Amino acid sequence: MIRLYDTLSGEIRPLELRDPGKVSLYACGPTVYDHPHLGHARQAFTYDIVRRYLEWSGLEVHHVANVTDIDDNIINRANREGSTEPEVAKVWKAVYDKAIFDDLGMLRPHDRPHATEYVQEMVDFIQTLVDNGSAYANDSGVYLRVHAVEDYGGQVHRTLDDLREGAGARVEVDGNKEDPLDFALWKAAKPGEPSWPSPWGDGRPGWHIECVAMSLDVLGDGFDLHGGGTDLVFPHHTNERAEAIAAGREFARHWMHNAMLNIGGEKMSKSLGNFTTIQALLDEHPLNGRALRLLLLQTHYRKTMEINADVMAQARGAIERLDAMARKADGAGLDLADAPLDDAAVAAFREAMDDDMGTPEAVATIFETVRRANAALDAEDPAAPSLVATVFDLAGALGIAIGTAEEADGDDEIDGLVAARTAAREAKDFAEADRLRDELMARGIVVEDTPNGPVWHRA
RNA sequence: GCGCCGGUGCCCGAGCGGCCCAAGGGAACGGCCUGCAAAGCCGUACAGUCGCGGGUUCAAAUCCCGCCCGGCGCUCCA
Repeated sequence: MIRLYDTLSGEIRPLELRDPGKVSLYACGPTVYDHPHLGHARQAFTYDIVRRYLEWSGLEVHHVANVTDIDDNIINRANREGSTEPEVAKVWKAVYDKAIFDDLGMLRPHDRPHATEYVQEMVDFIQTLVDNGSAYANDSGVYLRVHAVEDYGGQVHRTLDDLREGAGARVEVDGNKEDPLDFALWKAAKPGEPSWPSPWGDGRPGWHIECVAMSLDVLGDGFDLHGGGTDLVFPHHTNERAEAIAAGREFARHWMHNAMLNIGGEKMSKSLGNFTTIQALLDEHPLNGRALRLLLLQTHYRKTMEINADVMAQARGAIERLDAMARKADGAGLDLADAPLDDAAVAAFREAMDDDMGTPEAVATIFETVRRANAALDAEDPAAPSLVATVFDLAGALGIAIGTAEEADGDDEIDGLVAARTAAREAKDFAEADRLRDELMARGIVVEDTPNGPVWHRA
């Protein structure tokens, strides 16, 4: 049974599905107006792992992630560049997609609704709220009456009064609102901004209504799981939930939130300007994409973590250990196709993952299996194929590719040098053998001798 | 200020009442293997005050109280 920490109830509880065997997952997607950074990667990655594990467990997952293609940041960028909002969104969505899906290997969500394609549904939703008295319109827009929503601050464990105190202290109270906590469902058009028609005048949708309209439309009422970064708990998710409740709709059954990424002890964010883009990390080292995934897996998703050059190097070392096992297994010519998985390792892996996505322990299980596999390989133990196959299967369940950093086959020149070295060694001409090894090393090639002959790979 | 979450070895990081003299990864050291290496395996040293101080319990890294330090949220944010 899979158990997950639920932000609303504040406890780890079983993932109870609306439809047995099927999981409906909505993970907040990006606002596309700039380079995605490592924080975005952690967010996308968290739900990529959730999906992969649920699927590995035999469940059918419907994964939805929105694309916010209209908001203040996009408008600002379009104005600054003399471009248009659709153009800005298109360009940066492509950059996001390449980094997240192509380079980092995340699975593409099954549906990716765009905000601008859902304006009519949002208007309809707001109409429902206005009709039932949950919302009110004025010159600046349409607002939700927050005080009417039961347990409004449930996700942040605050009462309305607590929240009002914070709101009054930190931000200017908008005189158009009945209550400082009320928030915009619809923003009246300002000159020069894109707008859509509505019963309350031209304007554009507020931030939260987008996710409510799209998640309920694509996944239906009472969908299973809604996720995002912890910084979205308030106000974004709190307000999404308030809108759904006010409309009398059944919303997400389970809420999960991944922790932030720190850099130099502070949250990595656009506003602080202390972010590393995914592209910059990838450019730094060919192993960094896979190393980032492993590093993220080695820390629990609900724990704030630090990313720096030092921990990236450590993660690369771990990836190399995985690849080395794959080379050794490849050199031994094992037949993995029919090898049964190792029951003990699979059970330990499943137990760790079932308990609120315990990826650090799941990874520990994989590495223990790597050690057992290496030992079996060295001893030519018949259990070797099973252990190696288990490593590949479990790593694959978490999206960790092994031994795919480069294609070692098909380079005749390198193969020739390696063969020459082997001949020299057989002739006991070790000076020549070492010279050839140094020459290969200078080309970035590392040769490893195994009982089954040499194998080589790029450093 | 209010709310939430953390502080575990040289580094990263699990564990959250007994299986812990504390997983896994990285780095280090010794042995085996190797012509020598690399990779691998075996072993060792690192945590003996698991931020600090009290308490509960037969039993606490794990629960409770207080304190110190750090992070996040309090309507831009993944």
